Amino acid sequence: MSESALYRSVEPQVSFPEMESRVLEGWAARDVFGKTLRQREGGPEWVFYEGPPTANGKPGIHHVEARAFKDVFCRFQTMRGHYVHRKAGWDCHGLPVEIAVEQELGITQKREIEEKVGIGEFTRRCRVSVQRYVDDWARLTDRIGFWVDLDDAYWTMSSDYVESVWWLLKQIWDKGLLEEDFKVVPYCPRCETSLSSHEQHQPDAYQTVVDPSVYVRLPLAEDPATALVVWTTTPWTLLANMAAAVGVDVTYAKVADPDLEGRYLVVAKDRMKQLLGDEVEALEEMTGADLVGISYTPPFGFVPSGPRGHRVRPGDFVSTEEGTGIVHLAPYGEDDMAVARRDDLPIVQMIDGTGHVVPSAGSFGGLWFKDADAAIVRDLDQRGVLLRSENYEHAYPHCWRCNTPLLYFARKDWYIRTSQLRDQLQASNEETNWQPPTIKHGRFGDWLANNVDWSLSRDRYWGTPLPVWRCDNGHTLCVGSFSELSELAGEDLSGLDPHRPYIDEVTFACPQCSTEATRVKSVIDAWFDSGAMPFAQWHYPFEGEAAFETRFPADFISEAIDQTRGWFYSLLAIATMIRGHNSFKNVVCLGHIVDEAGRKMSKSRGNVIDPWVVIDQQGADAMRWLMLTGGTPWSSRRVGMQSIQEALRKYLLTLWNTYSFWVTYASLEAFDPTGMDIPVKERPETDRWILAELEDTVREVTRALDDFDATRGGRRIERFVDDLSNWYVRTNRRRFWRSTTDSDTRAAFLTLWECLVVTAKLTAPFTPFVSDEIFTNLTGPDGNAPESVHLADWPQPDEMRVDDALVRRMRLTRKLVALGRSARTDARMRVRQPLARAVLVGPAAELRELGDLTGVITDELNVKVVDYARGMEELVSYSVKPNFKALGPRFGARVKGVAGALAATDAHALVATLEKEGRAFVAVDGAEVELTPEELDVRIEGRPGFSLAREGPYGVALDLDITPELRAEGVAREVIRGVQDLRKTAGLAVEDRIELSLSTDDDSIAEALKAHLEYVSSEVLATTTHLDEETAGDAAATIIEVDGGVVTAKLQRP
RNA sequence: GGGCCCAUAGCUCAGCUCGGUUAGAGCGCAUCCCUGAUAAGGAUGAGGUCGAUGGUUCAAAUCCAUCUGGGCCCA
Repeated sequence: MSESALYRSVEPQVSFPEMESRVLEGWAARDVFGKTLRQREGGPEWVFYEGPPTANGKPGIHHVEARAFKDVFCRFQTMRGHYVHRKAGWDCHGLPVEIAVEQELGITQKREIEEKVGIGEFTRRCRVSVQRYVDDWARLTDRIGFWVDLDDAYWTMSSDYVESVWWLLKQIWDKGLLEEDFKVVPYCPRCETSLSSHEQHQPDAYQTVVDPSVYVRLPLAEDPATALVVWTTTPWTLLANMAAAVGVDVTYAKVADPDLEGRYLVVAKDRMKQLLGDEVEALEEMTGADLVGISYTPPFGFVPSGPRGHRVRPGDFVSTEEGTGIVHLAPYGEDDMAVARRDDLPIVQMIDGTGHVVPSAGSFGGLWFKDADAAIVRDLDQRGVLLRSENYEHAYPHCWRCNTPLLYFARKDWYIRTSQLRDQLQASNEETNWQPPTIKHGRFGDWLANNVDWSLSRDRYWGTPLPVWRCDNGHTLCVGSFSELSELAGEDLSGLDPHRPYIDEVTFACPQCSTEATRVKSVIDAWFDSGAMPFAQWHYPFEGEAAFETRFPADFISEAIDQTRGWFYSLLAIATMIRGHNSFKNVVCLGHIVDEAGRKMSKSRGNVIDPWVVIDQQGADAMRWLMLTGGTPWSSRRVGMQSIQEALRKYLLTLWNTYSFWVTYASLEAFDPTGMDIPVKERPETDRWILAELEDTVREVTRALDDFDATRGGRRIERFVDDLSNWYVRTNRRRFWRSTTDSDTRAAFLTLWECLVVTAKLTAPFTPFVSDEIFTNLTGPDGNAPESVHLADWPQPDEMRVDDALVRRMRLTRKLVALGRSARTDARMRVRQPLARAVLVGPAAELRELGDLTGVITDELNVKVVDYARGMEELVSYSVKPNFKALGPRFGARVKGVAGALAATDAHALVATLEKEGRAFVAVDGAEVELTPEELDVRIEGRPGFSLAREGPYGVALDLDITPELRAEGVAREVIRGVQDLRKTAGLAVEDRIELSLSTDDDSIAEALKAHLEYVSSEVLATTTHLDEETAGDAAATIIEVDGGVVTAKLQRP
């Protein structure tokens, strides 16, 4: 391939990963990202917030998804002229980081941290671990072309960030919304900390487990022959049984104990048959109110009854939907604790903070709470207390980080009273645009409607310390800044690392009573950190006030759907508490990436796709394109190497090859579009057509991206590229190998050039690498062009180019070509054999409109002329049916009468009238009805004996009569094709000239070749062509089978 | 148990908002064609009771209800 000074040569066999690496280097060397920002400085701001990834592991392919969506809209808005500030961020704190470090240290229990490692060393290692993973993330972020400012990232562990978080907490404290409270909370006995409700609701938290489902007898103290029956799936809670609850209005029944002669059971009447079979009879009935106050013998004697324990209590939460209608109460449930507080029940904790049964529980002491279940069931059975035990499969919550089954514990923790702000939170949600919209009032709206207080404190080490100090007299104080703390402590603490253990050493005299105040040892939920980023990323309010005010709220955020209870919530809650409004206007909520079998990707399943493997094999553009356009973004999607490969082939390669085609011929012709213009209306129709399609594409893609619908936009681009490659280039390629002085050739070059340049701009937000490669090469000769597509402006719509009629006509042309090809296949007539004519059938008005486009049909079908079906009725018969969509509204139920009338009418006559007068008449129910062409569905049928391809009212028939002239031309085309193949296998470039020699034994073939010698020579670029002469030496040779005979072709370079 | 989402060809997915009588692509498969850009492209074929049932309607993949199965979220 010859080199040209104008363009870099383009190999059709491209390695996208290598190309991308080159583009990346160029971006870095020339600071293209920085230039895109500086170029838009002072322009209208479009605000993006980066949701900080947790730096506790290497990024997976699902992280690429979110980053692709974030990037596409930011790039789009930048090209539209907005200044889109993009500050990267890293979520540094929290249990996930601690767990990674615990694993690194080989620690399995929390207490080992303090005993063996020390808090200082532990948090130091957390910091190092974060830094290491952030490096991994930064590397991937850069490689996939997600443009965020990694050099100016916010880190939630930085002192500035922590100070802003303190300030926010102080605001919340001042509003009286930050309080300590005693609540039942999910608690992880391995991590030895409680979990917030949104942590508990992380993916994977609920796992299906099989637990014992036990029915237990609680014999009445006064009447041991009769027992209450309670049901539980957590036998270990029976150790701490406090009381039993009944519904006061529920009807209970006393029934015979099926296992023990002369004994009785009490259960809800509604549950009786379910539990004991249809045969069971109620011997006695009573209401729950009748039972209240009765004493029973508890399943175990570890909890002293006292005056109030182990009695029947009323509870409005009791239902007869499951269980026995009598609920066993233990200090492990919200409802249970409410009753305990109300009725002053004996609370004895039988499980310790590590999840083990306390030593006072006899033989159960020291057992892991889950392991105690089996021993407890055995014990109950031996003592005749167990009525029944089954296995029960249900979803049970597990710690989302370490996978330990959770406990529900009554504990004292710090809360933000978000439940008092429900209305405001909901109002903030109303201001927000959700994509997909169903989440707004669905999943997220429900969550807000059922909002519970935000459990903020964590008994852990690596996190933003809760800035609350307390003195021995119980006075508490929230500190809102380092300077405030310095003042209280009487020393300058501005340089202090605000993390544990250093902050714990800061004490001061209580302002109220002067006794020493020490910090409450908790750290806070890391979700508060990330939700604070609109403020804390600028160190607001200590610094960055202008930046904050300009960039609050965000125009756009995007994360996966699991963030509804995570970051989406913490952002909304904090901003609403501080500013009274949400901090984001639009949110694109993504589904999960699943593997090709539809299973969730997880490390434990080993089905995670490493993004680096994809990048090395197929490149970042292919991965991005699949994420952005394959499937519905908010549904979970199957992704595998196969689907990425397909995205590459279908889109990127098609685009690339069209581009390669242009550059190949533009280089040969030294074509430079700079400053050249041919008014669109002076270009051929086929050019005007593709430009009209381009115009439509620009509009649709712009609209789609404005609507945050990357998928719709991407698919429109893909369709355009397919039209461009497989129709425009296909039908126009001969125009490119004449001379550029010819104005038609110039028009073709200009048209395709413009299509490619605009496509490069449209696809730039989606596939930033290939678009820049194409753009820079195509605009290379133009000294005024932007140095990168990402510095270019988004294409402007151009009203002048819209041409719906032309688009419609081309659609018809393509349909007729498809029908013609179909007719050829039916007739087993290869396309290389020219035919005299094709006969087109269809509504006359439409066919008349085709005009010059019939040239496309003759070329594609390889026929000399096209004819119209006028006077060709012998070829076809018509059937006319109602167009129900048009006639339905007009006639309603009578539409069937019209259909009947049409069926009874002579179709040919009807079509003839329609063609002549533009309307038709039928008799319906005795009345004459006028019908327009739009109201009728005309179809044609082939008559027996004719080869005709048809669809709806359209058809194409071929004249299969092959004259000797046509046959000779067919021979020539066969030979041309054979020689072209030979050129290719001989490794010749498209512009290389050859010497050709052809020989054959068949006289008629020889004659055909003689007649078309000039045609053959010019088509294959032969400077000389010998017939029946041997060429000497090492010429490349092939045998071409032609129409029953054989031609031997040899060629060599002159 | 409750909420949300999904169910269309062997596989991946459009179409459903706003109902219209022949339900479309791609991958894979078979046969053939085309190739002076293309790891391409085209034609034909096999492959669908549009998850099931009921309803609304002249007309339902599309709207409504119920059910089944799957996923997610929550109890």
